[in-house]
Amino acid sequence: MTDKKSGRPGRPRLFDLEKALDVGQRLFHERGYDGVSLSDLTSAIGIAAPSFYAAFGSKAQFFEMILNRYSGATPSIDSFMVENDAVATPIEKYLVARAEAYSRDAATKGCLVLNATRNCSDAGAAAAAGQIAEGGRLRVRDLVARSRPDLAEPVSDLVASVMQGLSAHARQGWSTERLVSVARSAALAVDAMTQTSDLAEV
Amino acid sequence: MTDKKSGRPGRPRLFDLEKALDVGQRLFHERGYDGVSLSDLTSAIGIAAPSFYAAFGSKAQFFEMILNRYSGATPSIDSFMVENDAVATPIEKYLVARAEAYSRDAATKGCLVLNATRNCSDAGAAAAAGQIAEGGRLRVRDLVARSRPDLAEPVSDLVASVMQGLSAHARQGWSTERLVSVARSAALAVDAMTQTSDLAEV
DNA sequence: CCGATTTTTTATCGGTCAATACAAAATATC
DNA sequence: GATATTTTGTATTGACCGATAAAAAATCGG
Repeated sequence: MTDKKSGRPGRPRLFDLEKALDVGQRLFHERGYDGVSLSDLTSAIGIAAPSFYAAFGSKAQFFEMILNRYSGATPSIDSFMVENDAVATPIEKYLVARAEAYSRDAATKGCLVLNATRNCSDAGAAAAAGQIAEGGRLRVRDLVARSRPDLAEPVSDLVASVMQGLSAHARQGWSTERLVSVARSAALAVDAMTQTSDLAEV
Repeated sequence: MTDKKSGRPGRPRLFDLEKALDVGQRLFHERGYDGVSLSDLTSAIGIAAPSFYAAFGSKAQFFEMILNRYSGATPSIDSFMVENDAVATPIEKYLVARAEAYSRDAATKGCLVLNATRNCSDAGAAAAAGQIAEGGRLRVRDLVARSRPDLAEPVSDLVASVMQGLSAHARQGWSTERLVSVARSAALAVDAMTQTSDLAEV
């Protein structure tokens, strides 16, 4: 019937792995890790539990795959950096872009990864989310370090903190305009920080 | 045996309501609403389930009592306001105080209320936490409105967002120094915002 | 003492959770 | 066609969840 010419023996899979991940991502983004049960997943994907476990191992592993997919599809701060721009410029663009993304779709509010850092009962998956979030912060830190190494840590810590606030309040239903305003205000702080002189510079 | 001279008929309660709330608050702050089961609560308090339900109604009601206790014991921004201070001054004091409180005890990291806004599977309790958090924001908003009504909303939104970040990262184990640094950076943003002129002022 | 009232103790309740046992079905290679 | 391999469908599994039924125990006002 289904001739996928997989080359492997055995009964062929009747469902699409990527579509299953899409469905799962939407559900998890909407309701969080613990808000989605296995029967929610299997019925939304249109498969039975054993098919799910054969394909993905466990609910937590499935979620981690989705976290990685999501973070891979999310632009890092580097994509907002233009040569010779002041530090605050790419940061403002980055934060504004996140604010817009977090509130674009009412069904998927906030950041899947940042939500998972506060939401997820599975210790392994929560740790994975934390690692991904920390990776994002490190990119901000390294970008800032290029021009102002003295500000790398404090600026990236502020940016990471504001992003948690954006994600939290996106979930509370704040409008894009409100979130963007917060993003721009935070960029003002970065700008003010860069007004201070780097004593190690001279 | 136990002569509490309550004046009421019936067998007297063998446990202390306030101590039970203290125990529950500690557990909930440590592990979150869903991380604490009823058997966790009853065994920690030292009572059986029916005694718990007779005294508190339900797990969610018990949690809401604790949320109200916690928020009642938390100083609002008004307690940091000194006559004729610039807007950014009480905000910086407030944020720094929160940063310190969130990281003071390793067993109770972050803000119980803000954590609950992102953590709590019970819709009613989560809504209560959201209301309390919004109440805190409104106090910031009203304080700012006294001198700069044009900045009341954007500043209070920024403060609320940074507090979510402080609470989130306190739970991630960030040091007091790091959190205080974020608090001070955010205050820089407020200071920068007040540098802009209020067009309605003149 | 008597009943009325309240809390205690013990033993569960039905529901939901993530995960699995088992055998039938569908493909590959030989 | 025979055998090996993989996925499928059906039916559960044991653990844990929040909440409760029922009766004994402890206090009250009379």
